Formats: sequence, structure tokens, C-alpha cells
Amino acid sequence: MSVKPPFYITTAISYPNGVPHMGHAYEAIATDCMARFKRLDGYDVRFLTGTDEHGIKMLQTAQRAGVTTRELLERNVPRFQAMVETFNLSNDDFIRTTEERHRISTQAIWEKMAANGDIYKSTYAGWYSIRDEAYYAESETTLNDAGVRLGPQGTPVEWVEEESYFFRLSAYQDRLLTYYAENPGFIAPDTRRNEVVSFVSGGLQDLSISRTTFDWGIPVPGDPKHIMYVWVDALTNYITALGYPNVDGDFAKYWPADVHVIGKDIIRFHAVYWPAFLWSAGLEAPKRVFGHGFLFNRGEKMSKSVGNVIDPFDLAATYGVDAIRYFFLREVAFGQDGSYSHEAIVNRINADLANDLGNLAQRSLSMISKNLNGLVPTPGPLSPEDEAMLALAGGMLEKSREAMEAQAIHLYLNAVWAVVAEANRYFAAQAPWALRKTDPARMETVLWVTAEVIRQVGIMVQPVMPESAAKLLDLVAIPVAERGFDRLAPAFRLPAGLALPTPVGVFPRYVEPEAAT
RNA sequence: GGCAGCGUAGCUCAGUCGGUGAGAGCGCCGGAUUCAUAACCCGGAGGUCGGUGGUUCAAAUCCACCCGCUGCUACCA
Repeated sequence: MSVKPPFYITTAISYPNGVPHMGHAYEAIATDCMARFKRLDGYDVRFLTGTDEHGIKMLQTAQRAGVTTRELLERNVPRFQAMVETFNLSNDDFIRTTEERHRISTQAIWEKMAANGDIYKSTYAGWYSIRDEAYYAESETTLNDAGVRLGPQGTPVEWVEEESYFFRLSAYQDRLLTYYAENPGFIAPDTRRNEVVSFVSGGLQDLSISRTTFDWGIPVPGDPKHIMYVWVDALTNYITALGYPNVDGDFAKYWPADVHVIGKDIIRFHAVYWPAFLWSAGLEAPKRVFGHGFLFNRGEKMSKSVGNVIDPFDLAATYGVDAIRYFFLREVAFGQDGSYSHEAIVNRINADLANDLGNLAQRSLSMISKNLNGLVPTPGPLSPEDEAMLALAGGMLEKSREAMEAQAIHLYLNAVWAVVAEANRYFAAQAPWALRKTDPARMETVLWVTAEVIRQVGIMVQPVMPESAAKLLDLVAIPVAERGFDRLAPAFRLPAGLALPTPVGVFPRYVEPEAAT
């Protein structure tokens, strides 16, 4: 038995100063799909998600709510964990940056970077709001009529210089550009790489990586009045979860990460700072950083003021978890922005799931049930049409792999649904219901081919819709242990004579609640 | 302003190292069918391929300019 190749994939860690919105769920679903795909394809997958719990904004949110940061976390983090449960994520770990393992890991990487001469103490200067306890860029501030400079929250700001530790990011410009050039797949999609290369080419300044104005964070080793500021803390989560600073065991096995899935807004931190931090600490950079797009409600950005923020739990309850997973992964070209609406979701559910796949299964399996006592038919000689159908299905895995190598989840689903569509054409053209009287043997062959295609589609669709795919595979009586992608090989085709359960609908149509009565 | 990208059927998009009458899905119209979740199948309508000019035997596909849109242009994540 060969050793499974390792595959390490992560989501960004969510900032729990609020509750999860659909954007969080989207990233998690997409990453879960990739993780499941790789597992089914024979990889030893490690899939990480979690929460980023430090920083000034957590502190501010807690203060506004009149609670401690710990209380705020106790309130919000469970919501993110519930999201993970609700959307059926297969993550192997859920990291919280307030955990002790993370403090150890983060202080360790800091010390490595410091030992390498990349951290030095200097002063950080900027427009600071005492009330907000935050620095603002000058562009974020305004001068009011009285000539007082105000921050975005409307609070007065003043020019402050504080002691801060800096990371020598400027020293890594050439190495980064070389890395981008030699690893064109490091930043994806291409448009994001262009932006990053352009940014780094423009020159890099050193980075302020500590603060003394608040204390909600991990203390700097040896200088506890400083806490680490945002990115060293946040990014390090990816190696904490592998046991860093222990570089044996999981770390040795899974690092460097195969894919960091993140939102396009934080591409720079992952594609510029993170490799530099890692190199400074004597570690390898990840293999790929993929920046996905944003979701829009009916084409409009979700915002609290517009009142169109969608609760992912509501969506799951309304349409079903698998349907939502399918909708977002099929409808949105992964990497680009996407739009959703009730109409679009219902359309996908009814057209793709109920009408195409669900109905294909029902119409074919019910014929087997009614005419063949529920036993998988025995195929006779295969006609050119049968061969063509099986050949198309047989090509699904390779096309899907190719798509998923580039995180093109939508293209993988296109490939699968092309098979589903062809299977419906095949079924209609062969008309087994007519063959029932004219050529029962031929009918058996057609039903066998169709059921075999359903088996293959069922296997292929597991990464997107784990629950529904399992039900589909139950209908063709495939044991749980025989649902990996290796089982798509011709040697494992549906065995004649296998007893199938009475078919039941797996993908019900979505009917408007009003019309339901 | 600079850099990058985009603008193709009602909608979302594919196609572009130039070359059979410009495609898919959804939507729409018509037909057929009744195995099936009123689903599936077949056919059809619908496009100055942003605009102008140019290169070429031939351009959605190359070049120039113009119009419109988007992203990036550092320490808010």
C-alpha cells in the first residue's frame, strides 16, 4: 500500500468581533470542497479553519458592548463553530489565536525572526485616536470646522509616536519577486498576482509589528509591554496548528501548505508578509495563496446599513445545506465576485439538482425497482451509444482534477453536470420504457449504463454535497468504503444482481412556501 | 494620475497565437413524450462580438485611438 501524499489546506481565520455572514461560510464551503476532493482522490488531507481573536477591534467592540474581550469571544466564537457544523465542514482542526499553543508558536517564530536580525526597535508614528485606541492613515482623517483632525469614528486624533518593533520587510523585496517569478502559481488568480507583483516592485517598507497602546494580544518575548500587532499573530496560526515550533511530526509532514484560501482583500498579507516572515524564521513559503472574490446580494454589496446582510444559518435552513453549498460553488466562478438571489438559488436547486440529477436518478432507478425487482440489471453487449455515455462519464475525474488543481471549482462542477445532461439525453434517446416491451435485454443494458453513471456522478459530487451524495450512493447500494475516486475505474462498475433499495427522491424541488398549500 | 484587467444573445458567461454560416446554461416561443421530482427530450426566435480607424485574401480574435466599467496604488482587517 502506497503512502498517501500530504495535502494541507486552510481558510483564513475569521475575525469574531461580529457574527458570521455568508462570506465567511462561502470561503469555508469552497475550502471544504477542495479538502474533500483531495481526500477522495487519495491524499492525506489536513484542513484547518479557525478564529483570529486578538487585536484592537476586538477590544473596541467589547468595550462598546460593555463586556470583556473574553466575554465577547464566548458570545461570538461559538457562532463560528456552529457555522462549521452547520455547513458540514470536514476541518481537522479549529484554531483560536487565544489558545496557549498559539502563544507558544507565535513567540517562537518572533524569536526566530529576531535571531535572524529582522526585528528591530524603533518608533511608529501616525494619527492616533485615544478614544478609539487606534491609529489611522492620514487619508482616513478629516479636519473639522474648528480645525481639529478627526478619525473615521469622529473622534479627535493626534500625532503620536510610540515605540514599536519593526520587521525588516524591505530586505525581502528581491527574494519575493524572484519567488513570484519562479513560482507563477504561488498567487492566484492571475489578476491577484499582477497586483501583488506590482505592489512589491514598487518597493517595500519595514513593517511595524508591535503596539504598546493596548494589551489584547500576544506579548513580545522579553518585552511584555509590547504586544504583537495583527499579522505576525494572525498568519502564524497556519503553522501553530501543525505543532510549531515543533518542526517534526505534523509540521514536517504538511508544511509548506498546499493552498491558503483567503479573500482577495487580504492577499497582500499572505503573499508578501507571510513568505517574508517564514523565510526570516528559516521556514518555507506556502505553495499557493488563492484569493477568492466577494459575494453580493442581488449585485449589491452586503452591508448592515443597507440591511441586506444574509445570515448563512437562515440560508441553510431555507434551502438546505447541500443546496447552498452547490449553489455557491456552481454559480460563482471561484476567484471572481459572485451574486446571489432567491431566484438564482431556486433556479439552481430546481434545474440542476431536482430536474437534472434528481430526476435522472428517480426515473432510472424506479424502472429498475418496478421492472427488475430492484436488482441491478445485467448488461448485454454495449452499443456505441452506451460506450459513448460511459466514456464521457469516465472522463469526469480527469477533467475535474484538472479544474481543481487550479481551484476552478465551478469548472469541475461543469464537467460533472455535462455528464448528467448527457445521461438525460442518452436516457431519452434509448427510451428504456419502450424497450421494456420490445427488447427487455436491451432495456436492462440501458438501465445498467444509467445506474452506473449515477454511481459515478454520486462519487464525484461528494465534495460539494456530502449528505446528498451519500444518499444517492445509498440508492445504488455502494458501501461507504467504496466511494473514493479510485472506485471510478472501470474495474469497479456497478455489479449486476446487486439489490437496490426502493428509490427515494434525493433532491426535492424547491416550492415557494405560499404555493405549497 | 500610474499599473493591470474587462466590455460577445434578455441574464451569467465561454470562445480570441485571425480562417467552415459566432457558442453554452438560464429565460422565452413551439413540438414531442409520459420512464420520471408537471421533470426529461427535440426544434426555434434572439447578438452592429463597446465605438472609430487600420493591417490582411480573411478579425469577436492583431494594431492605434476613443467611450464605459472594475481592481491595485501598504501597516483597517
